[in-house]
Amino acid sequence: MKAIVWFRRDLRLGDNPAWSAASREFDDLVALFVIDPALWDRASEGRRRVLAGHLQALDDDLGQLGGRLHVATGDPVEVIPKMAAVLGAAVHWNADYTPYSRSRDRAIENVVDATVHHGQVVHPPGSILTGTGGRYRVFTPFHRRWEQRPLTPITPPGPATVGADPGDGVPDVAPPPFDVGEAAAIERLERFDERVDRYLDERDRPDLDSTSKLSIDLKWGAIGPQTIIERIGTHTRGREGFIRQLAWRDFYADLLHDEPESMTRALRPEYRHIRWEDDPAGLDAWKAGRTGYPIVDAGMRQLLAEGWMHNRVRMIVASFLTKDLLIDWRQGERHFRHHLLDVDVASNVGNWQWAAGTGADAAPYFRIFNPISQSKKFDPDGDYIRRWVPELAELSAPLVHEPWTAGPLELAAAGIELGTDYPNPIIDHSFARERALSRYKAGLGR
DNA sequence: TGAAATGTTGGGGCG
DNA sequence: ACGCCCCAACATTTC
Repeated sequence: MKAIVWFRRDLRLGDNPAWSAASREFDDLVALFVIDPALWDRASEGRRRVLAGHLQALDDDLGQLGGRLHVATGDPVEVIPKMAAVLGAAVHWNADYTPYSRSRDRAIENVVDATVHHGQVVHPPGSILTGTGGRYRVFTPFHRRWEQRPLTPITPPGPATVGADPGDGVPDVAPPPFDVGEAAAIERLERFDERVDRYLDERDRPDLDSTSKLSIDLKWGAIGPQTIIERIGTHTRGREGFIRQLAWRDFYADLLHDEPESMTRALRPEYRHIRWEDDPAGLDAWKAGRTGYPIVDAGMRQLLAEGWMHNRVRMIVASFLTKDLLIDWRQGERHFRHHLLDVDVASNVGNWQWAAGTGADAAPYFRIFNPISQSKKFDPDGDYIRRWVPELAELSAPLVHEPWTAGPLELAAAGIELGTDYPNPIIDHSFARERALSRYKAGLGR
């Protein structure tokens, strides 16, 4: 008996429910990945490199079993049923929870012998319910229930043989600038395990190397969240705090699963009438890292350069876009979705709605970050700013957080001419704050 | 997983 | 010695 294991965002062989189940139940497997041109053609260069790197690593791992990763190109809705019919094979995969994936998968489920597993989250959407069977809309009670629910034991794979036809093969693009694949992800986890007890104290510091950097591995499923829990544990506060972040990931997957419309509109109806600014110049300045607020610009430049941004800085730039510039959160969500190599659509949408105050358990609309005090608090020496905004490198803290307050002598000594070498702030924060408060209040009243 | 405005308290300078 | 004011420090309220 034959089965296709359709890999999507679960590019690993360990802690992979679909792979484990199929390899135990069937003798012959085809390990399949489908490159959907609708996604691939729109992907950034960086994302293609990361994906191809993960596919290559998976292909190598399958080689250890005497097989290959079969790469097909086309619309999965056509490719999967066709292959299943030709091979006479059942199909196993791990569920994805975005609206796009779900409608695609539904179309396929109807025409093949499909078995759907859950390998992307710790507890699948719909499994964490309130006492009365409802959905949590506040994170803390969700988390309480989430950590009480027992983990599903990880089942090891069985002895099936794996097909050796590579199909179209892994796309031939340049390798990513960091190690990818399951073994690299496990190694990253091991290294983080040595630092995790500093996590709670240092996780908000973008100038330190204090986070796990596992987000890209998680995005592609080179590692499963349950493996992370089993390795890190919750026996110290730092470990518990880190694992709590995985619960946020589940929270947002659950939320998007339950409210697919929240992809494109405010989850909370009373926030659907905010009048956003039509400000293409402001949006461009934000995207390019030329707002004149160093911490914002540092983050936005890191995003373009690395396809990654420190989480605290994500919150700061999101608050700046939605509150200071009053630009629709969907503009920011789209920009992040395109450039973040670790983008998890549910978390991205959920966190943008959180920042804009429109989402579940969101920051109240009047919680407006002051980009200067955030900068001083979380990048105290300005090292993060200096790394990403090199034109300010000669400016010492605290001036590096607010160069417009530097005197002419200090600017000259640092070799900076404001407005030429580095922009003046494109908006005054205290003005912007008042504007946001009144605009949100007006929108809520409608 | 804020920040600013406003209120309160208490120490110290000073007439 | 005393009252008054200033203001830093902290607490509370408001957005």
